[in-house]
Amino acid sequence: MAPAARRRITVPGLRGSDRAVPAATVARLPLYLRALVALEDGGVPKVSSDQLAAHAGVTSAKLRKDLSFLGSYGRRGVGYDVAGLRASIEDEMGLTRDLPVLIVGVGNLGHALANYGGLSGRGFRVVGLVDSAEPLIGTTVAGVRIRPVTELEMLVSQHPGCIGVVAVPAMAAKEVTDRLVRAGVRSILTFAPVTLDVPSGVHVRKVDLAVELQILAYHERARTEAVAG
Amino acid sequence: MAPAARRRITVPGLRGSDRAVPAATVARLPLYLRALVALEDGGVPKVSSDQLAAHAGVTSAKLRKDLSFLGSYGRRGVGYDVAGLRASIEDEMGLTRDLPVLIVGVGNLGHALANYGGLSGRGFRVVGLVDSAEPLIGTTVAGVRIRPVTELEMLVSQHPGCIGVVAVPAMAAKEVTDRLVRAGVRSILTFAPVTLDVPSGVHVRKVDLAVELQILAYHERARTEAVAG
DNA sequence: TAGATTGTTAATCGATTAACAATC
DNA sequence: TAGATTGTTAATCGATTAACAATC
Repeated sequence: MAPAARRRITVPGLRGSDRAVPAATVARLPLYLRALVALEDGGVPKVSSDQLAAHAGVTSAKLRKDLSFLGSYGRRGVGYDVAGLRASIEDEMGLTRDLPVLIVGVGNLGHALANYGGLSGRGFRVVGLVDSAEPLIGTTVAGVRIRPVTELEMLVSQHPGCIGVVAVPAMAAKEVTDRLVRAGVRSILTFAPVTLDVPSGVHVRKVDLAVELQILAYHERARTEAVAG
Repeated sequence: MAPAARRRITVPGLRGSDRAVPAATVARLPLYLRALVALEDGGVPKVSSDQLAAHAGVTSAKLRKDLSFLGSYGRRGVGYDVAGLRASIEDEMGLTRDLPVLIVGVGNLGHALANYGGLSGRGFRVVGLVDSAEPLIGTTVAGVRIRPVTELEMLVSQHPGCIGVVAVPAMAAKEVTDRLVRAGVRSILTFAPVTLDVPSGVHVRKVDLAVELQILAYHERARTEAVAG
């Protein structure tokens, strides 16, 4: 009988899905990536888990556990190769080629995002800005011309796999989200303080400034009452 | 004459500290609060955990567990009193009187926050805007005059217990944070993509737009590769 | 009472942490 | 070899979920 041909334990063609990276780890990989980029820019070739963890603001045990999900990229007794680990994380995160980003709503927030230096050059490219306000149409922000919302669907089809950013007032957020989803967008970042219902398979991340402040308020209250107690 | 409307079942003088509310619950209370405000504005007097959970985008089991940490504010077979539960959460979160907010850095992001309607009227009041750019000094945003950064310490001392918002470029974030902490601020919201070291007892919440996009990129990559397989 | 819904329990799941054998 | 540091294990901790007795 034939010897078992070298069998991978993983399902062919499903690379990545075999060793599911925990959500908490995925959320920290960008922090490590940023620290690594800074070290590389500073000409540092090697780094230990202790050093890298300090840069990223986590414990070294957590860092090593996180990196272990990507594979073994360190050398015992030595540490990690800065450039190599950086490339590994970029690869794992899907940042090897620029990801198109479409920003809906060019108020102060949309403006801030379009101008954010941390986007271009870090794996993202703003490919579209749309707004519903007449006076804005045709003007440019960060080198990109603002288009009417009616062109949203066209822009999405021109940039398959793009990330949609919802930076419109709360009132308009549901409709914009529905349109993005219908047009084929499956990754959405929203700043609107409303609950968005999307089909399963669509990823939504929500950044809510009021919520962040309210969480801080909770701790501030706890402190004040402890003193007044 | 006012009858004692509210009784406390908790240990006197230890209110709050005896039943530590889990961090995950604290982060969700603002979502419930927002849903309750919307219901109240709509004239809805009662709500079940199923309904409220749907509004907030969580499961009803999770909602009931979360609320159980605040005490028993529902009635079996009936549901929750919308106004009453709203007041309880606001009380628990420390939103009964306006919390002063000091925004450092009035670029697009600081601008967006200062103009954000969800702040005033929801427990917060922007009491100061500071920036280092000469041309901005003296101009007003959302009715607040922009002051030079040199007045940061004075503003903090005028508003004890205020929340500091760091909306300056990454380069300046560390120094601004140190100054806020030295001046006595113990709650900080930062948008700068850098690791901030603060003394224990100081709460920092970090909102990082690039990190959010990178997390979405990870899922987008996973999908693309599954298809390309 | 009969139906509805909470508050709580117990099981499960996922994340963190400390420690150390493996190994450079 | 001796010292350093990773990768992994096992224990702990915290969060989620399902189910249902309590009770309105």
